[in-house]
Amino acid sequence: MNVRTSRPLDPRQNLLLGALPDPEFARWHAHLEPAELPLGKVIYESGARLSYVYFPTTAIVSLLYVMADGASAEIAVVGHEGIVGISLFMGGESTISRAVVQSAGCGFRLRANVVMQEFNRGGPVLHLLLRYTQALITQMAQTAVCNRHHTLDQQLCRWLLLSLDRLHGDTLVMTQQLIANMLGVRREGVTEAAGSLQKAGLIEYHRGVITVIDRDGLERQTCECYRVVKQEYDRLLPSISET
Amino acid sequence: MNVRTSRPLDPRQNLLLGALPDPEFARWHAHLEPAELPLGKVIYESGARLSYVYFPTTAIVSLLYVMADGASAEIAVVGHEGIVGISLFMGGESTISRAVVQSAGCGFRLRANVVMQEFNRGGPVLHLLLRYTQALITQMAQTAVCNRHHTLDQQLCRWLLLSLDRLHGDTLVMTQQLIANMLGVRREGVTEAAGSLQKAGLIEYHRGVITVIDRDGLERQTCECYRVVKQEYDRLLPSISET
DNA sequence: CGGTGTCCGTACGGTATCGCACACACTTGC
DNA sequence: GCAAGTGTGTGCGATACCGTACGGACACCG
Repeated sequence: MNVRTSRPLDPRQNLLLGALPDPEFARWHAHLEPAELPLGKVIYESGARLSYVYFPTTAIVSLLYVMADGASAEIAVVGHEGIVGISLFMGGESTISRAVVQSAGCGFRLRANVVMQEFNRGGPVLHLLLRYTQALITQMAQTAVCNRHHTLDQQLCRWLLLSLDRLHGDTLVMTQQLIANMLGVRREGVTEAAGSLQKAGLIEYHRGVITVIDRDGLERQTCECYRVVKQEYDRLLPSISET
Repeated sequence: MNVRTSRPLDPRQNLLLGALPDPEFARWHAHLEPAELPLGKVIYESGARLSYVYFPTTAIVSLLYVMADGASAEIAVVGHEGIVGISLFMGGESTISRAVVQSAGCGFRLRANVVMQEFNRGGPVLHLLLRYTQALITQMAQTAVCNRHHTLDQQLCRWLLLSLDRLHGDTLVMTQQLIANMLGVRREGVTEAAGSLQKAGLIEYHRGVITVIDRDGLERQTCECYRVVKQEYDRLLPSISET
């Protein structure tokens, strides 16, 4: 049975929660509320004050900046390896970006005051969250670089791989229009790039369902950005890197 | 007399240091070492472990990502409002980016262990540094957006304004080649963009010296990215925003 | 005063992406 | 079985930027 369709009974499916020492996890356990995260749900809006942080387990969440004219660009992506709402403990309480569910699934949420209480103890939770934040910063920086220097084909590979790493299985439910919104490009551009990947035998897709056939091939095709980000996540958060 | 040529006698020219409460500043005061920051100096290399953090006073430092093929892109810029070396207290101890002096000047540095000792007290220093880090994150995110959606002319305006805010005065010593490296574009592209700004009477230009004539005009010409970043710095760090 | 190096301007073909338009295919619901 | 809606493929001119090449202006130095 596919993990993605199972109930999120275990908060420790989220690797950050899974990496917590037992005493810290025990203090949070009772406060963790399961949260359904359907496609397109806006977890927080640009500038909104946070009352919860979210720990995705089977969902993927995009941090998206939406411009005045409606155009958008993905800043970073968060899955079961992370937490949505870092601005809470960073002290700003809001961000300029919007958090949107990019792939439906589940997660857990935790009230802001519970998070802050633990964060302010200054123990392992603080250090884990800050290290995660640095990994997220790396992803953002690399997004900026990739936007500047790489072709759409390469960026699509990077995006597919980043998403894939945050899912279980090799299937993505995602229309080309949505991908275009994330990458900040035209839908037709995605059609073309995805077509060439399909022709190369790397992926298959059909009406909003993308199946990765040759993951190694994708990794060969992508730019260095993916590798850099992945290595940095593994380095900063060894406790959550998968075997 | 131009402030940029004066000696950095006062660490509190750096606005983060200036925003510290007196007791915290007093604990650091004896450890602050003046540092000369000549153009092009590499403050830290990609992946290098940090032994100092830097507080620029009159210098500007670029966080630059350099790709395998030598191409580069600026991730963010740090001046007298900030600190270079956030990865120290974020826990990673190194970043994928390189820190390079973009505009010569001075600053102060502080040994890593002194910083961490204060950071781990969990008081105002921790909160100030984390809020600054969130502001820096905003700048990175907006860089990604700007790289994706805006023209070179707009990006040059944004870049000039961000640099200007981090300097005293209205003159930048900076060749077009260097600007091109920062923006990750061709030198000729900068020539053209700068030429049109000059023709519009916004700046004047001569062999590596840029003088801003009409700052308001620049602000009108730039994309929303500059405003967003500036507002977020002001919001997150009201203690350092200038009158 | 002439040589040399740095910095800037211009020009030209090539290309990736855009903006727009439209046709087609599959799915869903009545 | 038909209509409506959604998702995908294709084509075409426009454009922003790239890669490359070259020439001119200025500054410094012997």
